[in-house]
Amino acid sequence: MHTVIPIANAAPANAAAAKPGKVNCTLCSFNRFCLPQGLADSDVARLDQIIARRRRVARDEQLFSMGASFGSLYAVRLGHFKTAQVNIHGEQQVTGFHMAGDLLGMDAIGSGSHNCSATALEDSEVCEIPFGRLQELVMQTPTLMQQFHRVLGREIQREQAIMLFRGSMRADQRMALFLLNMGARYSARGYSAASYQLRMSREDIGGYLGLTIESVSRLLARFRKQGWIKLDNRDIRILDRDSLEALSTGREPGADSGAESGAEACAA
Amino acid sequence: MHTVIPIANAAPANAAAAKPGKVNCTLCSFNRFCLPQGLADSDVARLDQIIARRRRVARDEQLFSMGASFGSLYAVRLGHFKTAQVNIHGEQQVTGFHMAGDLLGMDAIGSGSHNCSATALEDSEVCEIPFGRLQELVMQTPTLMQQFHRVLGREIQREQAIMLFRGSMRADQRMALFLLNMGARYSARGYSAASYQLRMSREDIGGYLGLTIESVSRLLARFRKQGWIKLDNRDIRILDRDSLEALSTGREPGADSGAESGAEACAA
DNA sequence: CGAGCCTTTGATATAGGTCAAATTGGGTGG
DNA sequence: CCACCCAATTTGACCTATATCAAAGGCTCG
Repeated sequence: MHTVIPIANAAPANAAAAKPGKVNCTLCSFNRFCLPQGLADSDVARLDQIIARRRRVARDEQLFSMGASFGSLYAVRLGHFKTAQVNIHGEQQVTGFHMAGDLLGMDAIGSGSHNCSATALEDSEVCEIPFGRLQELVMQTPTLMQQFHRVLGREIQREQAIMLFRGSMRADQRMALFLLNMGARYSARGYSAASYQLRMSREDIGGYLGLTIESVSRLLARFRKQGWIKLDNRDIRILDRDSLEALSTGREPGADSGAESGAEACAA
Repeated sequence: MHTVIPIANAAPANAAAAKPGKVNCTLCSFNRFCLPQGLADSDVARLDQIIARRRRVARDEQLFSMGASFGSLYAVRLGHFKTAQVNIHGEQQVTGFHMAGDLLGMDAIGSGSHNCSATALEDSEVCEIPFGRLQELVMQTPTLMQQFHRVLGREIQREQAIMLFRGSMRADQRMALFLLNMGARYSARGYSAASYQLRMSREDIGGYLGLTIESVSRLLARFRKQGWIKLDNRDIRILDRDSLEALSTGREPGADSGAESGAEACAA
């Protein structure tokens, strides 16, 4: 299950500089979103040593599948992934979209086999972190242990936040929050919060927000007509952040001062 | 935030033998559902030493509240808890029901403050495990580290399972699964899987299943009329486990052999 | 024994799903 | 480079599972 997936021919444009092989967290521009966050240089170097290799995953290829046995965690180095569970109807229920610096595979720590699949949304690259070796290193490195526990804890919180917003917000509010949060995540990584590309299909968005593809399409159309977003296929530009935020936090988009609690639930 | 909540007068009947004070995991009859699972006796003894104390929590009292700062994990020793987040409408969204052996507070590891509240459903008792000391011990005890990571991983899986069944099952299926899973959990602890008491209100059940209180009531009434359960206030007896299971797994309760996938999603 | 809350039951409303069909876009082979 | 094909998306009409609103019992506890 953990063999390198051969990539047919050309490497993706943005992977040009990456030769599969040893990685180097110290030099990785996303290390502050990843396991090395907050670690001393010497500890990062030790982390480097246990990381098996980089591994390319072509678009639509699975990094791991539901039920696959667990051996490693994966840090997204480049590209985008979705994680999904299939429900009793055979549809994909998307549990998250993941970008550079995000850690994948934590769902399998509890049982030793993956609870969801991870699929590349574009040609991507991950760092493979053998879990056994990570545990050994964690034993020897207090700051790494703390950081690892923090990452696991954040995953728990992320899922609680998804439950909360799926369970209690209207479809349009969920969509608004989704668009804003994707922007926020890009912003944290140095890209524009207002203008980005949706890497996933409408179906994936629906699977994430708990909506049908038709509803997703209608909502985006409505936001566009209202002048809140500009949408060109999968390129999106947020034109009226305030209205989206007003909608997602409960006060109606007409927007005077609202009474509702200003919960800033996380999404995506 | 971590002071002992004084209990007005009588201890709950089932807590009769428990003097608040030092605990002893070795003797605790629920240790195999809890952190000590799989640990050598000597390691359990060390775990005993870091556990601060037992702490009583009266019915309706909060063990911790949303936003409270994080210092300890808590193992339920006795009684029942619910954990809940409040949504943008001010309603409680229940994220779980917890019984003896379950660990509470893991949602706070990521951020240092609690993401949900934990409320006792009856007079209860927990063991307080200071997180800092636990981390120290984890560093010195490989088996404890593995077990702790397993517990965190299971929490992640538990939440994914909740997402899955909330997002893709009909109301009646969710209810059926809920009743069966509560039974399974009691069964694992040596009690009857078919006959138990619902410790939570209809409102809490609704908050957990993503339903209104009226829907909960109607569904239970329907199950009763169909002869699948016997319901006397909060005492429930499962009379027709097969029909409930058939419903929850997708084949209609009429029940010949079904075509659907037999996903055995976890709940509660 | 009374008040208030929890629960049940009925009637009605609606958000979003389902089904169906048109349109668009992107890739691909000639 | 262009025509064509297939998949993704959009749009419309209608429907249904649950929510909402309303009111009437029952427990429980003071």
